Amino acid sequence: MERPLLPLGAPRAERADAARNRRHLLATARTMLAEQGGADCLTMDALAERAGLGKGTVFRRFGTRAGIFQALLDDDEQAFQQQVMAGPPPLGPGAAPLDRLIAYGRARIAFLLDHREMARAALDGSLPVPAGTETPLSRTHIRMLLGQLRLDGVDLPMLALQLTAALDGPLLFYLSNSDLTESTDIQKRMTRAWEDLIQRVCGG
Amino acid sequence: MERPLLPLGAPRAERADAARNRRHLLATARTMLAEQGGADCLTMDALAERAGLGKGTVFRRFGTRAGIFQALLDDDEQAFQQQVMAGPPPLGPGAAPLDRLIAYGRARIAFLLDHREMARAALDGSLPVPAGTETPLSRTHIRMLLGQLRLDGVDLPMLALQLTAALDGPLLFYLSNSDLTESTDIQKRMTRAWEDLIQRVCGG
DNA sequence: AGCATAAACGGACTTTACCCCGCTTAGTAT
DNA sequence: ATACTAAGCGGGGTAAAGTCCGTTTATGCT
Repeated sequence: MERPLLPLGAPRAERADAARNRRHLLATARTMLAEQGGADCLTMDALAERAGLGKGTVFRRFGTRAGIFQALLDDDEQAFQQQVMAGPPPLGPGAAPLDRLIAYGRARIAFLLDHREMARAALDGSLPVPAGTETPLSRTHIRMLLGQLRLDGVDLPMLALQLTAALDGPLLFYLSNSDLTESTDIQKRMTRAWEDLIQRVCGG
Repeated sequence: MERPLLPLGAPRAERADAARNRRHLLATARTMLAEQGGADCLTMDALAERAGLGKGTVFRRFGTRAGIFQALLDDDEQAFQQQVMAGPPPLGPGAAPLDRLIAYGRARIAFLLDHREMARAALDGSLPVPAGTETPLSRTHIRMLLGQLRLDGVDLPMLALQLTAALDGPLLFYLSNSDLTESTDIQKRMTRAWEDLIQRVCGG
């Protein structure tokens, strides 16, 4: 009469076949994205068929079309997170909070520009949150770094939210507006703007 | 052999019947929203039928479902814009740029919280831009005010974009996350956070 | 091994946004 | 007035997202 090993908080781990299917679906999705151009060629029906699974399964796994792209993005983001949490400074721990903030922005900008298409498709009108604001990792990390700066008289969670938005906003804008126009120096420009903003906000 | 009165830039004004239908559709949409609860009860078919028009007409007028909500929002925003451009200070012209910036944020937060449902429905995954970043008025106005502050060594358009995002981000977040949880003091909190941010960025 | 049960599966079904294209009509030039 | 034309109209048609529910299967317990 043991209690279940996963006490009560964790909603029970994913079943083995489910996990396998998830991986398989993600892999199939990647393949399809690589073959065909454009993220909107990836329909749920097509993905299901291509993967040799039922449509219901796809929806059970990812909930929504956008969910697939979020999953793909999360997947790619693992390495990035690793760098942030345990990599070398200034992105990883060890550098001054201010430097880490700046490094974080730079890295995130680069990452998202590399994944623009996925990022775009991971948005969704019907589903609650519009991207930038979502990304709990970004917000949490920024909040932590801000906390270390000991700015006084500040609403920390709110400032973190603002800065997260300020980081993603320009990205979303260029991601969806131009998509191809002058792409080279935009990254530099956004990075620089982020750096400036941080300096101003955190009293550089 | 006169040249057309609208030189070439303006793509020819809307035909009278078209304009009438647009107004009628918007009015009908408002009615339906008032009667039924929830924005997602408003389907294109239903709207067309209720208005006694063809479905094609609805799409011709607004392009997309989200387009309807954007139109509704724009419509309501007229009065707001009027206040910004010609109303009394500090929102309108006459006050110091810094005060106007703060007042603008306060007003926009209030406006969007009042129109949360529309704002939410005006988002759209397939359509390019995710809301906050869109709103060209906001960005333009903020850019103008920042310009008057003569901050030096700053990438003005980019800073305007960042601040626009920082203004809308928290809104979008609370709009879509809680939707109803503690609603009273959120407005105050966001307003205050905006004020703080502006002070920090613009060297208060 | 055998059993119980909660999770996963499949795929038909429903709903809805959005497209298409032949017909009608407002605006304009003669 | 008349004729011309571009814009607007209608509503059936399509495709894709998301739902439902009866069936199958992994997993933990005895």
